[in-house]
Amino acid sequence: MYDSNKNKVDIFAVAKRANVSISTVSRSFNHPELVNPATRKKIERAVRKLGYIRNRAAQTMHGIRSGTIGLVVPTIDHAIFAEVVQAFSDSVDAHGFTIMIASHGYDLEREYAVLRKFLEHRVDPLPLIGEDHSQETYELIERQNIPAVTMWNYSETSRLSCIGADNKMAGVLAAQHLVGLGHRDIGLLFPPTKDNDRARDRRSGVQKILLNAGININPDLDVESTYSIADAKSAALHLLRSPHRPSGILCGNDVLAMGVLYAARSCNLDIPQDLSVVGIGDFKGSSEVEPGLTTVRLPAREIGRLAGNHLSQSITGDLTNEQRVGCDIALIERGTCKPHFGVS
Amino acid sequence: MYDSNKNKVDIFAVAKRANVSISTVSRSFNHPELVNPATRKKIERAVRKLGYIRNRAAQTMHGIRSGTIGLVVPTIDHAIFAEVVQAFSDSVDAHGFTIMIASHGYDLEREYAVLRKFLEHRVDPLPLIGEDHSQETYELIERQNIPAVTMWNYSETSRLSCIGADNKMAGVLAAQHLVGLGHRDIGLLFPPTKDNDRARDRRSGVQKILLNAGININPDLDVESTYSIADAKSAALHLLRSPHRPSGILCGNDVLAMGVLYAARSCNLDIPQDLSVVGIGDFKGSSEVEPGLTTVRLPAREIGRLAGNHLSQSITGDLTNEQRVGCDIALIERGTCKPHFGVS
DNA sequence: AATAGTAATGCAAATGTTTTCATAAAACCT
DNA sequence: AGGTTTTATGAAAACATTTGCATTACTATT
Repeated sequence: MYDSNKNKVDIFAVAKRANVSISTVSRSFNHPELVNPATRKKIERAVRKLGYIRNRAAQTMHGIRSGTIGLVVPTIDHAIFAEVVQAFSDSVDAHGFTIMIASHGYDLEREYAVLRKFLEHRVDPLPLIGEDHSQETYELIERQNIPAVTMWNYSETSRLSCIGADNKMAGVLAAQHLVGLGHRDIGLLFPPTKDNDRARDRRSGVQKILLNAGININPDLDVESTYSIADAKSAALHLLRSPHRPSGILCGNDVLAMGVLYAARSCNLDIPQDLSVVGIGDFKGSSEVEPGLTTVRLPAREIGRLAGNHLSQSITGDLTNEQRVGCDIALIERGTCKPHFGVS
Repeated sequence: MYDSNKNKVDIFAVAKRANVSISTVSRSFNHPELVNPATRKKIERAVRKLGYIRNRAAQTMHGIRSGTIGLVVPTIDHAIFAEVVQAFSDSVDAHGFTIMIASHGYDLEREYAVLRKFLEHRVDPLPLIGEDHSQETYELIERQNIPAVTMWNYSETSRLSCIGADNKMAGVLAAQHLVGLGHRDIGLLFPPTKDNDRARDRRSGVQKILLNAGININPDLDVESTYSIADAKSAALHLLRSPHRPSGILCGNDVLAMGVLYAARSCNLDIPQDLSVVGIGDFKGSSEVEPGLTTVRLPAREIGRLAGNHLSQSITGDLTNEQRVGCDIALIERGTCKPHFGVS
């Protein structure tokens, strides 16, 4: 309507309408303090009238930050990463960044492909989930020399900066709790640990504790499930119908624990009377379910927020070298566990 | 390492190494059929050696598609949109697009701001959630003449293309079910309907049915809750402790229904014996919870997939005009409702 | 053998910005 | 009033590509 003739609304159109040069228009966007307030007003008016929108692509070409962040997560499909992603997003939004997101479905080849795609778009930093990445991925990141953080995991020897929790310790805490309550017939419900260091670490934590306590894991009571409530429920059903039903179940995360809760309910088993359950994660809903899920709290929102800040700063240059932040974790006792004094 | 001297790996570096002109390099990326296979090999090799990564920003500047899609959702934080987003993402990934995502927390002003940011990045299309958007937002989209779809809602009179379900009908189905079972003391648990046409439409659907059935809603039994399990649970608790406890509760969506289930459990009310509950959405987990949630199924994955395909095609030009797709919905009877023959 | 057509490539202009440098005008200081 | 600094602006180069046009070298066709 307004831009009737040649509806190409670029910086030239604005300059023309405001009777200034394009340099001035550009400056009025990027260094407003350098341009006369009156001129700025004129430009502002022209921008409004024409509906001009800056072209970040053209900016990016100058080696200027693209203002985008390439976030790659295993999945967006459920609770697990929802909170971190939301917190991360809020945190970087506040700094004016735009998030590109993609999921790889726990396939590290796809992760690499996604990363390349992101790099074509010249994302400023690259946040990842966890420590398990292909060799190619690590090399790509190092070669491009692009700021990267891994979220969700913490390790002193990580190859990249990391902000997260010690997953092995999470496993330890969960197992200690159950063992401390006297349970010895313990079932394990974990996700596949391939390409998933978080799950692997947690598992190794619980194994350590069980070993120390002289409890060995009955292979029949050691089952695997993907991160889906449906899957977890049917895997749990298998556990609960085992001839030697465990008195307690340790779950790789809260989604799986939820599956156990539902499975128990459908078998008319009372929790915690007939079965104790502990999860890891403390997702949304874990405290509301009845009885409230006893779990190890991983501070998802905090991790997301910290990672967001860290990256924003490492881009704007206030921060440069790598960094490892370990967030506190703790066992939250709610209603799914009770002491066990069975024969054994 | 490889690019030792002037570590600026651009198209020139590749051209030099492969002993061809930059035009040829560019062509070999974008129109491979125009370049001699042998040359292509040489270029390919140079690219590998140098670790060259194309710069999409430079491409975008030519008015070529940016290859990005700006997805703006109310929230990424829970189940509600997780499935649509994942399905949408998978669908457009397959076409080589990259998703930019942002959430606005049900604030239409923020939505507008996010949209502008996306447009600065020259996103190709703009998928939104629902029909409620500010006037400014609609004008921006129309003026920029950018393909947009709204997901999750369906209406014959929508201003933009839409792919989704008829939310009013969803409300109707939910209410009809409960009324059909003989319930007359019905509680309502809905989210705030401001800036949320989905919720508003559903509500209007149930109101219509209740009105038809001569049931009027006791204001005490008409409560509001944000989309959070915690909130929903405490709101539901309020309902269940009301002096005139309803025999059935209609929920604006499954997250809220979940809250009701948990609340009932914590009050030692049996579902469906003491209370019937129906949700809307059929999210992940709704079928696994015990008893399984009776709800109106909205095909989230299908909506996401269709919207993704629609946009991918409208970008690549195979498809141009707007379009309205209504997805089938249906009441799924599971275990949270039972007939009611109370005095009334 | 001459001509037309095609395949493969290079040159240079174009894309929409930012920024360095230069210049002009205004303000400040004796 | 003359010189100096400051403020405001513009011209043009730079950014990393794509692409239209021109050129060259082949391959068919008569």
